[in-house]
Amino acid sequence: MGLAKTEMFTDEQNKISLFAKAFGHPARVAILQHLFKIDTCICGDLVNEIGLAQPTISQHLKELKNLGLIKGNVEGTSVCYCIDKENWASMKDIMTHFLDQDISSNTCC
Amino acid sequence: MGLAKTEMFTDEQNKISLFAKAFGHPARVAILQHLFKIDTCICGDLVNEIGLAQPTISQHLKELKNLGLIKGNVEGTSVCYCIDKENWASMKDIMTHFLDQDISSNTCC
DNA sequence: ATATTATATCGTAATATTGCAATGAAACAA
DNA sequence: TTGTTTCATTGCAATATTACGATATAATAT
Repeated sequence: MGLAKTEMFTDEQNKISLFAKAFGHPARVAILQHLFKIDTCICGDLVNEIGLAQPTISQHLKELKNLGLIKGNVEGTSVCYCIDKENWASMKDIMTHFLDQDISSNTCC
Repeated sequence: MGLAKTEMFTDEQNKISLFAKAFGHPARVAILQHLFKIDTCICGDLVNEIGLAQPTISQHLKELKNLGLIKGNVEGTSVCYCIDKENWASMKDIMTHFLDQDISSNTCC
């Protein structure tokens, strides 16, 4: 199949998995880390920074943009990409809530 | 392709993406949440709880186990799965460090 | 106008993921 | 022994993801 049956899960579970999927490729992790580091950024930068071809980077950027984690402003011939801080913060809330689940008493293993 | 070029990324970036990929499916998110909730668990429980076939659940459990996030003890004919607390904690550190990156001054967008 | 630069999109090949029926294996029950 | 229960594994079909060459687009420079 290759198709997740999203309808049988909660909105929260689907949201978590969508964000997680975005972080599920090291190139996208690297892109986000770089955007955090330099705060102002153009795509060409990323093609040099990360060792992937331009169309590949563009594709990864598109996924992050569709999720709302980054936004891009056209500046002349280049595009200025940066973190969408509001959306990043709300994503962080959701993910942190998931990661912080309480590890209660161990009745088993 | 469908194959990530992991050799061009840092260990940290690859680790983050591997954990994220594990959370990149709502069924695995649901499995983990359920394991947190009831603390003691057998696989059959999960097949009822989540609406997927037994082999599918078993496969998801295997992935989580390979990553070290859960562990399973055989108990008679059933298997008791639970969160591996130590590994969960160290995964949480890595992910939190990534999510908590500082959003410094906005010089751009 | 023409060239250049920067990025996006299209098309496609290679590989990965998801889901499940069928089957296997292991512990227990009768 | 012969089921029965519980979970794992195999095999496979459907779909998704990744990567990139080729090409398009859009702004600017000459």
